[in-house]
Amino acid sequence: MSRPPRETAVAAEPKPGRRASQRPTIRDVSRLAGVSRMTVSRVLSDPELVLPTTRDKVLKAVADLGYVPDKTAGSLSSRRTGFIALMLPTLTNANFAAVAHGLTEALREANYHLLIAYTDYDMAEEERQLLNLLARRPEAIVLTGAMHRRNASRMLMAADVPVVEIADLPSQPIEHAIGFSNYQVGRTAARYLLDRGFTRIGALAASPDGEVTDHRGEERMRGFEDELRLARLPTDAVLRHGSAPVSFHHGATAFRALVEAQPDIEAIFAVSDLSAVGAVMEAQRMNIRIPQDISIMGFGDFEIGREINPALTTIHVDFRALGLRTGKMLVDMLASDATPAPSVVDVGLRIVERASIKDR
Amino acid sequence: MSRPPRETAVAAEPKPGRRASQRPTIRDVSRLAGVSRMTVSRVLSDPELVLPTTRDKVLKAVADLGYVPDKTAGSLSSRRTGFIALMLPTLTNANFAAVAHGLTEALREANYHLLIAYTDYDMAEEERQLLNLLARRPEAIVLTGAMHRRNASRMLMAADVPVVEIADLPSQPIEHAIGFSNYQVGRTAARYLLDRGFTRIGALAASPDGEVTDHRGEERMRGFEDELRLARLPTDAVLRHGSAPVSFHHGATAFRALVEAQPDIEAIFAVSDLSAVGAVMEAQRMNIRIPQDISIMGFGDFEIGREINPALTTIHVDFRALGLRTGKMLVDMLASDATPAPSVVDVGLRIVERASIKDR
DNA sequence: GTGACAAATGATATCGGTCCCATCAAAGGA
DNA sequence: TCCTTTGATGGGACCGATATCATTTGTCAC
Repeated sequence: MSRPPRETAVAAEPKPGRRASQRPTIRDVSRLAGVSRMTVSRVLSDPELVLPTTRDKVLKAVADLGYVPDKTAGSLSSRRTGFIALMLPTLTNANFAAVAHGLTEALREANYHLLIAYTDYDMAEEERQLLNLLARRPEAIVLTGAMHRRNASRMLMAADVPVVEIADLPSQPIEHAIGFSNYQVGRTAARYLLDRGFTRIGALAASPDGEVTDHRGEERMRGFEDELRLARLPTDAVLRHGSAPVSFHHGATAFRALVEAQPDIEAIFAVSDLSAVGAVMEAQRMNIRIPQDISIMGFGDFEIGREINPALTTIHVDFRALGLRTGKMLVDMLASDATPAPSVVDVGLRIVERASIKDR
Repeated sequence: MSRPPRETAVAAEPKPGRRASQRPTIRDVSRLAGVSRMTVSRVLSDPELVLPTTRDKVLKAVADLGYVPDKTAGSLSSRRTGFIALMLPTLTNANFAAVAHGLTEALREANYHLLIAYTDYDMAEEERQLLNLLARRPEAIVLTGAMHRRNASRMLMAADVPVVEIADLPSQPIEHAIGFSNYQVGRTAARYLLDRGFTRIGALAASPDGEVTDHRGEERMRGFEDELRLARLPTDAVLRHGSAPVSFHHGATAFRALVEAQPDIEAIFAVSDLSAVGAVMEAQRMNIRIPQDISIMGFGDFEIGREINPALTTIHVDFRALGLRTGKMLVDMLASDATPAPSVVDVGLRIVERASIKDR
C-alpha cells in the first residue's frame, strides 16, 4: 500500500503547538545569523562581549527580520521588568503631569518605563489599581499622596518593592518619601496673610464630605486653620464648597458664595491655583477689584496664574524637579542593589509674590 | 569514609537555581491549598470552572500568602499582555490627558492597562518610544497625530498589531483612524470669521521651523490660510511666532507682536485656546477691549476659556469622548478576533460661541 | 449495572527570553 | 612544552504563568 503522494520540498511546517505567531523570535534571528540564541541576546544587551564580525552578522539578521525583542519574555527570565509604577490622583492636573514628565525624563536613560495608574481621588480605586500595578512586577512604585487604605499599605509592605511617596510628607512613611508638607503650605499661606496685616481672612476649598476627597488639599486647609487659630482669628470664613477636585469653575462659584456670606472679607487663600484663578475671574465679573478690594493667593503656581490680571501670588513647588529627583533616586537605588535606609526628603516650598495681594 | 552528618529535618531547601525571590508563586498557593497549579489559575481567571469548596480553599491560600499573580509570566504564556499602547505628544496638555482618561475608562472593565509614552513633539523620540512600546507586545497601539517617520510607519506595519490613529484624520491611515480634520478646524475658523464680516483677519501660531513641530497645529493653520485665500483675503497677518508647543505666554507675546505689526487687525484665530487665553490677558494689559476692538477665537475648548472675561469663543472637540470611543472600539475588536476592515471615523467639531467675538 | 457524557481536576509542554556553566581556541607565563 | 588564563560562544535549565489534552469522578438513561 503506497503512501499518498505528498508535496515534496514542503517548507518545514511549524509545529502545531500553540497558534503560531508571525513575529520573529530570537531563535529565528539566531538561525539566520548562524549563531546561538545567547549570542543574539548578548549582541542586543551587551555588545562588547561579542566579536565585531559576529555582531554585524547578528545585527544584519535583526534588521532583515525586523526583529523586536519581547520584553515580556526577557522580564520573566531576568526578573527585571524595567517598569516603575506611578500612582496619581489624576492626569488632568498640570502639576501631576509635570511629576510624570520629570520621572520619565530621569528614567529614560536608564531605560525604565513608567507604568501609570490613576485613582480619580478614589481610595477604593487606588487599591484596585495597586493590585494591577503590582501584578506587573514593577521594580519600584511611586505613590502620590500619603493617604492609603490599610489594605493598600499592607499590600505594599508585602510586595517587597521599593516604595516612594511623593508630593506629601506622610507622618508614617511606608519607606521613602520625597515631597513637601501640605500642612505647612496651609500654615505658610496663613502666616503670609497675617504678616501683611489682614484680619478678615478666608479660604476656598472643596468639601471633604463629597464622594471623593482630596486629602492633600484637606491637609492644606488644616494647616491654614491652625495658623489662624494660633493668631486667635476666627476660621468661619474658611469655605468648603462643592466637591473635589477643584477647578476654575469651583473657584468662581465658591468665591461668589464666600463674598456674599462674608462681605467684609479682606484676603483669601485658595486650596489650588485653579480655584484662585476662577475666583479672580469671578471678581472681575462682580467688579470687585483684586487686590484693592480683596487679596487672593493660591497654591501650585500653575502657568495661567502668571498670565492673569493681576498675576496671582501663589505658593510654588517644583513638581517637575520632584519627579526628576525621585527618578534619579530610584535609578541609583536600583543600580546598587543595596537597600538604602528609608529616607524622607522635604523639597520645600516658596512663595511667589505677584500682584494679587494688596500691599499695606 | 562516612558522609559528614547533616541536619535532619531541614525544611526543603530551595534549590539554589537562580537567586530566589521571596514572593509566593502559583506553585506555593497550589501546595498550600492541596490542588494543582492549574486549579489555582482557574480560580483566579475563571472561577465558574471550579467547585465552590475547592475555590474557597484556593482563595484562602491566596489570601494567607498574599499572593499576587505575575502578569508578566501570564502574558508570556497566554500571549496576551493586556496592554494597550498610547503615544502622545505630551501629558501636560489637558486635551491629551483627557484622551488618556477616556481610553482608560473604556479599557478598565475589559481589564486592559494603558501603556503611555510621549514624544514631546519630537519625531526621533517617537521612533524610539515606538520600539519601547512594541517590545512590550501591546495588543493594540494608539497614536496621536498623523505624522510619522517612514521608519515608524514601517515598524508599525510589520508589528502585526492593530493601529488606531486619533485626534487627526490622516490622508493615508495606517489602519484605523478616529478623529477630526485639523485642516477643517482651520477652515471652519476662517469661515466663521469671514461670515461675520471681518476682513482684517489674523492668526497666532508657532513657527514650524523650531526644534519641534506641532504638525496638527500646522494643519490648522494651513486650512485657515487656504480659506482666507479662497476669500481673496491676504494671509499676511497669520503670525508664526515662537516655537511649539504653544502656551499662555506664547499667546500673550504673539498677540502683542501681531497687534504692533498690524494695528488695524479685527479678528484673530489662535491655534490653541492656550494662545487665545494668553492673548486675551495681554489685551487686558494693553487696554485693548475684547471683542469691541479685536475679536479672538481659539481651538480646543479648554476649561479656562469658559471662565475668562470675556468667555472665549472656540472650536470644541470632545477629546474624552474620543478616547472613550477608541477604547470601546478596541475592546470590541480584541474580543472578536476577526480583523475588521480599516475604518476612518470623523467625530467632527463644533463651534462654541461665547463672548470673545464681536457681533456685527 | 453499564455505557455515554459532562464536570472537575491534573500532568505536561510551552511562551521567548536570560542565567549559569561548560567548552574550546588563542594568548601568555614558567 | 605544558599549564593557566582570558575571551568568545554554546547548551540547557529556568523564570511563572496558561493551553491543551488526559484522567478521574459523578450523573443519568436505559
